[in-house]
Amino acid sequence: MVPHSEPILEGGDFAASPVGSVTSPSSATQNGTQPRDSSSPGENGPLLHQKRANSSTANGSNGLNPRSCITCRKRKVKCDKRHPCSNCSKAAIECVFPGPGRAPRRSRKPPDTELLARLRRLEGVVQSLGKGTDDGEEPLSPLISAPEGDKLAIKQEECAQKKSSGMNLGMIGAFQPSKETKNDEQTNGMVKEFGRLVVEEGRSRYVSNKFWTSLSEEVAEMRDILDDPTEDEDDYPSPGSGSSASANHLGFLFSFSSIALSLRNYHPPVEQIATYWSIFKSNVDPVLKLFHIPTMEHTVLTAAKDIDHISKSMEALMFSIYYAAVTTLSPNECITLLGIEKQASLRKYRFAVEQAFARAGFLSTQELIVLQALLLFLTCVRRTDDSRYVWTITGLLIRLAQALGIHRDGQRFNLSPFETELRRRLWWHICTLDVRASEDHGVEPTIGEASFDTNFPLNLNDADIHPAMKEAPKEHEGATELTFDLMRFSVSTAVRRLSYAPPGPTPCRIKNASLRLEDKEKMIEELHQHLEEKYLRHCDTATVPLHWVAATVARLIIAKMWLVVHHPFQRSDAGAGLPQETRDRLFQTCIEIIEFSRLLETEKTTLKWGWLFRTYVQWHALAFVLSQLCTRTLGPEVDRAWLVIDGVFDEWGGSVSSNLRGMMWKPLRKLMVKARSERAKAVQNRALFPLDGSIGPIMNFNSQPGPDMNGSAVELPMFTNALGQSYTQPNEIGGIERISDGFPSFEPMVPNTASPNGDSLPNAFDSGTFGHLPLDPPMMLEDNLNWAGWDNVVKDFDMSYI
DNA sequence: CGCTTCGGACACTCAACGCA
DNA sequence: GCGTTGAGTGTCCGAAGCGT
Repeated sequence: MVPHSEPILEGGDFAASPVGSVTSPSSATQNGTQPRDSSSPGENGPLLHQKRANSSTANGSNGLNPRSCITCRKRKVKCDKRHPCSNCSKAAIECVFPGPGRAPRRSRKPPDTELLARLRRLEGVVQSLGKGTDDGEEPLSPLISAPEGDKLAIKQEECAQKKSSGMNLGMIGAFQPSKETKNDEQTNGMVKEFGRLVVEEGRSRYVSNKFWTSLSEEVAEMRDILDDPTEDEDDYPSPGSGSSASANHLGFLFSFSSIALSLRNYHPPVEQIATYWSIFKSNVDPVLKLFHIPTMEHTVLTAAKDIDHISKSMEALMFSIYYAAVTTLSPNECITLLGIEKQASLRKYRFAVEQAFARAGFLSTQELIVLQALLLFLTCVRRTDDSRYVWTITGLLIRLAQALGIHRDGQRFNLSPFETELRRRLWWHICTLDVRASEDHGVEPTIGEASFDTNFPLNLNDADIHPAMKEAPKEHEGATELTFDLMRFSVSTAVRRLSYAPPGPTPCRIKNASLRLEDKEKMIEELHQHLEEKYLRHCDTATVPLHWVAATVARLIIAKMWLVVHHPFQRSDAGAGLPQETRDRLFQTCIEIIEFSRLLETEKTTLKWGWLFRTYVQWHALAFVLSQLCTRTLGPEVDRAWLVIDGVFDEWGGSVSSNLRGMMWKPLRKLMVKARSERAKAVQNRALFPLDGSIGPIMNFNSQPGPDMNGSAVELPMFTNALGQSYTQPNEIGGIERISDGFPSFEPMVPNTASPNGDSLPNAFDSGTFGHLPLDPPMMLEDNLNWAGWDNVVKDFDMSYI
């Protein structure tokens, strides 16, 4: 008799071994382990092989699940199969069991037959093409128009002639793909290449290579001649139909394979779907304008009515929307609005959305909707997953987008204005995600400036466009629903240019050597002017929360870009030669960056969009402030710095885990310990030797000095920072003077103007301008005493992360 | 010392194949 | 149709690493 710790299983593939194969004691493993999941015949009796259908009831009569839960499976630990299982209970996480049945097997049959047949067919086409290439330059066939009523159309790019005839979409601003770039493209081959876009309802496929372009054309012609409808099927194998061999390989990307299983049980109750959608509209759409809400609303609500029969692509989109909605809510809101526990729901929907992508055949998808869903999912998952996951899958998303020709402007292919706009929105959100995800991992963005020509979306409201429109609408002058996104797109373009590093073994410290400091400063100034002129001067920051967010984000970004350009990490001397004045400015700018970053996350009226901003840890600013706090130990600016650092450090630190961001966090933690220790020493000294010359009281202090233990011996007037927190009056005890003409500063920083918890929004943008952005003073070599420890930080902090 | 991760051994399943 | 084979899939032991 085998010692038997396994529960008796009923049904399912692991329910019971065929009687003949019940493992005998002698078949125990070499290392003495027991055979697993083999039921004891003595206890099981004649439990025979049962079909999968029997196992569809997840629970057997003993209330146990036939399979291990997802968490145990992932952790490769024994699952007691109770609901919830002991491991999940102990970890206080939701216990989710996979659907019944095993994942479908991959075919053992080599897919040669189909491939060979296709090859043979194409060989004939190649031969016929060869006749036309004798002179080395095969003539390109004219635009192939689909016959009336034909669902398939092949659209050749409009030629350069049309492009140069003033057919500009009117949104070319300073941070659009520049004219210079476009000219380069015209001479470097983008226009010469004559890409071809094959479009069908909701699907598209892009071919740029001349050979394949011609080939697809020939094949299309042959199809017309042969009138062979089956060819359409070949071009568009039904996703998830199982006919495509690659579909069977998708499971490895997103967890284990459940491609063939239903995700029906993972949807929220049908009556709740409208609530999820309304949360999405309120919390996601304003800051991530990806969809055309009027049409998408109809699509989503229609799908909700018949959730059992939606397409696999739509399924992926629905789960992305659920996931996004839950991401934006606080744990309490999740319970009040949706009656669910946030973390558990995030895990559940993430599992479902990944499975849905696999089921939708996303690796070979030609549907825009799947890419939109993936973009939405990746943007939201950044909030909780800081591993390489987002960066890696973003690379995949870029490829998928290129395959659909999203990187080419729809107008060149005579797509409808509506479709063109949606494709532009998607592409620029992909670009932004690319920049963000790359920054997270200290690498250059994947998308190169010259690799696309998709224009910015027009500055419009959703109401201005509809699917049936024939003419492109006129862009608005003032703020629209797109304004916030357009600003982000401008910024991502600028960041891409700033972070461009020439290929080759260039040392990290001079990674941006291709651009001079003055060029970078000019670029930032141009961006600043562009944002101000084009968008911000139209914003009503006092009463429209989204406008306030836009203005605050703009200032934050400009300030951060200044910081990045001037950051000591960017200098070959690691900052040793920075003049004191520059350091002071940097210090102040950094504090304000952190303050406003925090404000964006916590301000009451804009809290619902905080999910987007919470993914942005201000590494540069934090590192610099902490390094400065190792040498600046007293004074009101130091108090102010500690106030904000104490506020964010644990929270930001808590959101990073042991992976990559965790690695970046390590040196910051070390720096924090050192800064605290220096601060404690200084406070102790001041307590012993106060400024009035008396012998001070021996103060008790803990090892974590902060604003509550500044040990000030002088009564100081209190000021309020951007977060509405109080700190002592600058200048009173030799603090740093406010720099009005220095780095971009958040004005006004005067007592009690900012009231983040009050009715009006904090006055982050009253001046309506970022102020004068001066060039850095000439660099001078100064004493580097203040930089004690900085070298260590530089060593600790992998330079590539900056 | 408890917890997590994960390589890898093992059990089980079933498509493919040979054979009668 | 049936038996055999071997590769795919699922489970989970136990070593190693990590944090407290």
